[in-house]
Amino acid sequence: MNSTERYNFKIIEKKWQERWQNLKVFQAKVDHSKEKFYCLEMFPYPSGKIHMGHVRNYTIGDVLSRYKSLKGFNVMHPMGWDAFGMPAENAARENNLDPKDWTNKNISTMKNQLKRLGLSIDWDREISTCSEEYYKHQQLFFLELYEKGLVYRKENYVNWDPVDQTVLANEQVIDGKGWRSGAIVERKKLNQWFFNISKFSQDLLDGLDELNQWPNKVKIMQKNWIGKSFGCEIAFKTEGDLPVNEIKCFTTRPDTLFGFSFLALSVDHEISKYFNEDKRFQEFKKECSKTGTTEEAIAIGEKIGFKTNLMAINPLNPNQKVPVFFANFVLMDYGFGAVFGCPAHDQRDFDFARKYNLEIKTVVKPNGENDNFKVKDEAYSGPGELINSEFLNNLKVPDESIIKTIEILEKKKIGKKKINFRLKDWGVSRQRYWGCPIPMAYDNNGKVKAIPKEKLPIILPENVDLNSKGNPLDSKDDWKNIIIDGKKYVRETDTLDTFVCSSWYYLRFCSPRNNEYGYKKEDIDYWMPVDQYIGGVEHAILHLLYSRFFMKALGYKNETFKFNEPFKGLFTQGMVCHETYKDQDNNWLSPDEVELIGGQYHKKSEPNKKVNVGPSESMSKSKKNVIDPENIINNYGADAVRLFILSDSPPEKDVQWSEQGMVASYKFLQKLWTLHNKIKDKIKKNAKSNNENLNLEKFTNQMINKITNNLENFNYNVIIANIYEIYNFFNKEIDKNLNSKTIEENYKKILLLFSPAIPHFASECLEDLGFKSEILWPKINLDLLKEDKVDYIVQINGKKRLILNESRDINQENLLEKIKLNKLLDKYLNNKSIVKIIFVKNRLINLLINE
RNA sequence: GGGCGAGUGGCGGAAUUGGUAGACGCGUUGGUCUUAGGAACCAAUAGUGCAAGCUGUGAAGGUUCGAGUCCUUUCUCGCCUACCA
Repeated sequence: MNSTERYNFKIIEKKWQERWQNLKVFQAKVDHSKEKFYCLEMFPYPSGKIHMGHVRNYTIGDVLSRYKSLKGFNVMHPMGWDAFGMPAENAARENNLDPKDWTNKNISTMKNQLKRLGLSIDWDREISTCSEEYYKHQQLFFLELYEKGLVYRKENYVNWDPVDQTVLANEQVIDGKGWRSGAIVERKKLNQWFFNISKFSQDLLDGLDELNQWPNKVKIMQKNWIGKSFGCEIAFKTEGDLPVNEIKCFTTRPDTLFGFSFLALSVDHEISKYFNEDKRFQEFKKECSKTGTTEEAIAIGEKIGFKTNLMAINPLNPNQKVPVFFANFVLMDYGFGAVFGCPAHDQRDFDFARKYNLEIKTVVKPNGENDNFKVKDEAYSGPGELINSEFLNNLKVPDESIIKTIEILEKKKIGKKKINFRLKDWGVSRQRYWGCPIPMAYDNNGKVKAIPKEKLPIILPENVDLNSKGNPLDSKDDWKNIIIDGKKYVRETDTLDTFVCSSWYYLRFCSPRNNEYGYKKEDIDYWMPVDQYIGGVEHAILHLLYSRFFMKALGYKNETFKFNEPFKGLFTQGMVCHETYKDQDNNWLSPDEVELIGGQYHKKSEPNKKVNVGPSESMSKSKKNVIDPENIINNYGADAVRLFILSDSPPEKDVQWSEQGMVASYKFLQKLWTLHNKIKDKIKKNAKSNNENLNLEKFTNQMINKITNNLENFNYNVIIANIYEIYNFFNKEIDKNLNSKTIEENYKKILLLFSPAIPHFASECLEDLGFKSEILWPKINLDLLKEDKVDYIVQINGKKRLILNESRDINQENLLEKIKLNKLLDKYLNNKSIVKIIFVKNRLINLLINE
């Protein structure tokens, strides 16, 4: 390219993208002579076009992959498609298309868009979860887990839309109504398939400790989700008009048993069956399901109860009998669906007791209170000592009191020590068409039959009627009815939750074309685990926990599978945000519909109409505050977009999209190109000079050090600042009388430092200077890193008064001599005595003097 | 209610983990060049003061020769979570 021309990203980016593709530069192969690095970003859902979130996610991963390659690692950086899911079904229904066609079209569009970002992806490993080549292995995994006893079927409540005849996910229920039909959602019991993830609760919890390259935040979220609690199960004897003589409860506070004043049951507790005919109870139950839909209602939710005629007996004090209620705040799926109420030391129980005038007996006093302490306006759940508890009195709350009480209960055979987990089994059945078919069938008695492995894959039928009520597979009789070994069966028509697909895709990338099985042992033994996984924090719990479960499930009863955790390192990037705009009629406006005139936004189409600017929020179609990456790439090029998306904020935090910032990045590349040509001319001159070269070498070396450190620590925004610093320095320094050879050597290193962030630009410059192969990350010269002169901060009584540039490693005495020679300090030091000197080598000296 | 995190110029953000606060960019101001510029280049830019200086990292204390960084209290904001017994 002619050096007077502007930097033409259109030509140059295309050229390099084609070259990378043709030479298969990013193709990953098992090579035991090299250390591997598996870099993975969360694969996208093919929704139509890529968005800025993708741009950010994949740019971050690409910077890392390219850096690791230059560092000499054997990098695998694959990409695929999380291609099953409801949007395809909905879009297909609306546009009268086939979900498969819709999905594949989107994949092809998005793949081209990703390629235009210049990502270093091994496209030969591309996978799509909706292809039979992928999901057939998933069906086999399902059968394997079934054989291992990790899959089972049970009845479970679901959100049922009576109009659409379909099951709704929680987020599809809005104010108790179906998002599409608007019908009031019912709770319905359905038979569904479950993965026994709770079997691994303790393992999943323990595994978190090993994950020292995961954000703490995510580990805490998972820990809370798994929700281990230590306590005791107690069987309460009951008396009353029902054929019930015992109710089990789980409690973490058995020590407060003497404060017992009621027993509360979930409305779904098995005892509720005795109230099926009781109208008042049925009404109460309805009332309970009304509250508790919205989050706020739960937060301030009133406690309501339904009193039974049962009385529960305090096992430590058989004379005490308390009423048994059904209560809206008791959850059926935690513990036993029953709690013992101790109002004095639990706020919920306190509220409930107040409402129903139940006894509030204080059994814990805070430290420093006397035995007459009484709980008044709120429950006391802090530490202290037991009181009013007979033989438990004076035990220290919480540790001693809980352990001792459990011992006593166990001795009396009233209770048992118990560890309880909040984590529930994973319901994987979805009454949907566009998903992986579950390889199960039922005979005409409804008995389960696993499809024989040799009959796999079960291919999702095409040409289904998506407008039928309920699951379209249900009405596909020719697919549904099958014969195995001469016997008639009906297929399972539910499909798998799409989270199943994404729970093992990282394994598939290791052996994407292996036909026999989901992975090949040699491949995963080399590539796994994923060294760096990058994606949004919104998957902190479900996707990441399910993936971790999958590894444990595959390794269960399988000694050849040696992995415990899928992702060694995790990085969660922030979102891309943009200001929001609304017109006077409160309609959202997109950024292209508005323009800024004299500090005020106006509507482009109607310039006399003012626009209200809202806060910057995560880009979303509904608020119209989206910027289409494709337009941006067309206008400014991939490198400029990469530069901008990395520059403005640390990658783990949200970033504000800014048109000005984007333009600045574009202009910067133009300036950098001008500088490149200037440098190239200087190199060509072949000048020999020994005068001022050292500065350049030192600076380059410092930058290698800085950028390397910043790359290692994900400080990608600082790397961009470093690139600007390099520009500023070289742009000045290049005018000096420098040796051409020195310029060439150092500039080459600089270009390598540029290449993870702006690969097309750096490649072009390197080639322009005739550098071809041997591209490896530049080494740091530690000797050059040491300056022979150092700025010493001179403090008087802790205040900075002077900076002295003196030789490195100078000792305290010599530095003090120099200080005394400096007239600027006379006014501080004359006629004063130095009481103490703090000397930090090569940093500072602090003189403490008498004032 | 519980958990986690963050508060630094007009803005986004740096600060080798206790040692020159404000790197780098945006914006702003002034200048150069140009028919013109919303282009390019140069310079300035925390506040205050003519200046030496003084004051400054949400607020108040503390530890230290020295604190944006550590400790205590407190305020504000963001995110996650939700009646988990």
